[in-house]
Amino acid sequence: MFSIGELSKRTKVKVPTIRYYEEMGLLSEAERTSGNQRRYDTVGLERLSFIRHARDLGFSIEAILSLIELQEHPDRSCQAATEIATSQLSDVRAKIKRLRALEKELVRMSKGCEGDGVSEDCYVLASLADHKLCNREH
Amino acid sequence: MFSIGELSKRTKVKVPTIRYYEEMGLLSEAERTSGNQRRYDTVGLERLSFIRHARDLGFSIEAILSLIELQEHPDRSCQAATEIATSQLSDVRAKIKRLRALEKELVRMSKGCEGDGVSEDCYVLASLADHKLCNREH
DNA sequence: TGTAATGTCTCTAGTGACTAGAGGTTCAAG
DNA sequence: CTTGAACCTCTAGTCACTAGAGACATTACA
Repeated sequence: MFSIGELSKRTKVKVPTIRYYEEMGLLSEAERTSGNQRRYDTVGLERLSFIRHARDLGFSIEAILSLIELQEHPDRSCQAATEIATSQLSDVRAKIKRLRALEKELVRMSKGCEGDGVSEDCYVLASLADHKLCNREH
Repeated sequence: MFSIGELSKRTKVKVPTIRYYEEMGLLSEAERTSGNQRRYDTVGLERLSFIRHARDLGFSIEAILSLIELQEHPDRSCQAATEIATSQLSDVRAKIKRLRALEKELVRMSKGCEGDGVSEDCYVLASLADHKLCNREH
C-alpha cells in the first residue's frame, strides 16, 4: 500500500490530477488510512497507468470511461473498444490534416516578411487582414 | 451601419463570440443605438475578419491582441509580428509531430484487433494497459 | 398604428481537463 | 515528541467560447 504521492511518482500523474480522476469516476475510490489519506495497491497503479496511457494518446475522459467499462467485463465483445480507437484515429488524422494546412500558410506568411520593415508594410499583418492573400482554404 | 447579427452573418463569427471579443478587448466598444444595440461599420467588419482569420490559424487571443497593437501603430517595426507568426509555426509543427506519433500507435493498436473477439483478449485494451506493447515514445 | 416575430441586451453558469492556492490535518523521520 | 513534508477538502482560475434566462428593441406586415 502506498500514498498518493508515491503513486504520482510511479505514474508521472500529478497528485491533483489523480484526485480529479477519482472524482470523474475513472479511478474507484481509494481506501483510506484512519487519518483519511488515500492508499493504493498495484491494482490502482495499473488502472492509473492505463488511464495515463490513454490520455497520452488523446482519448477523452469519456472514452476512457467506456474503455474501463469494457475492461471490467472481459466477456463482452471488444468491438466497442476497437470503435473508440478507430474514431480516435480519425480524429487525430483530421487534426493533422488541418495543422498541415496551417503550417503551409504560416510558412508562406513568415517568408513574406523578414521582420525588418515597419508594421504598415508587414506581410504577416497584411495576410491576416486579407484572407484573399492566402493560397488555400484553412 | 449594421447590427451584430448582420456582422455575424458576414464574418461567420457567432454573435456571443463577437460580444466576447469585445469584452476581451479585441474589438473596440461598438457604437450603440438609442435602444442600446451595437452597430458596426466596415472598420469593425475588417477588424473582426482579421481576428477570425488569426483564430483560424490558431493564434491565441493574447497573440492577436499584440498583432492588433502593431496594426494600430503602422510606424513600428514589424519584428514582433514576425516573431509571433514564427512561434505559432513552431507550435503547429510540434503538434503535428506529436499527432503523427499518436497516429502510428493507434494504427498499430487497431490493426492488432479486429473487434470480433471478447474484451479479455482485445489488443486495443491490452496496449492501453501495458505501455511496453508500444513501439515508441509518445 | 398595432401587433407579432425576430433580434438583441446583460448576466450567470457550463464546457474539458486540469492547475493553483488557502487553510487545516496527518504522517514519517530523527 | 517535535518538525517538516505530505496530505486533506474546497474554491476558483485557465482558454475560448457556448448555452440559457429573462427583459427590452427593432422590423415586417396588416
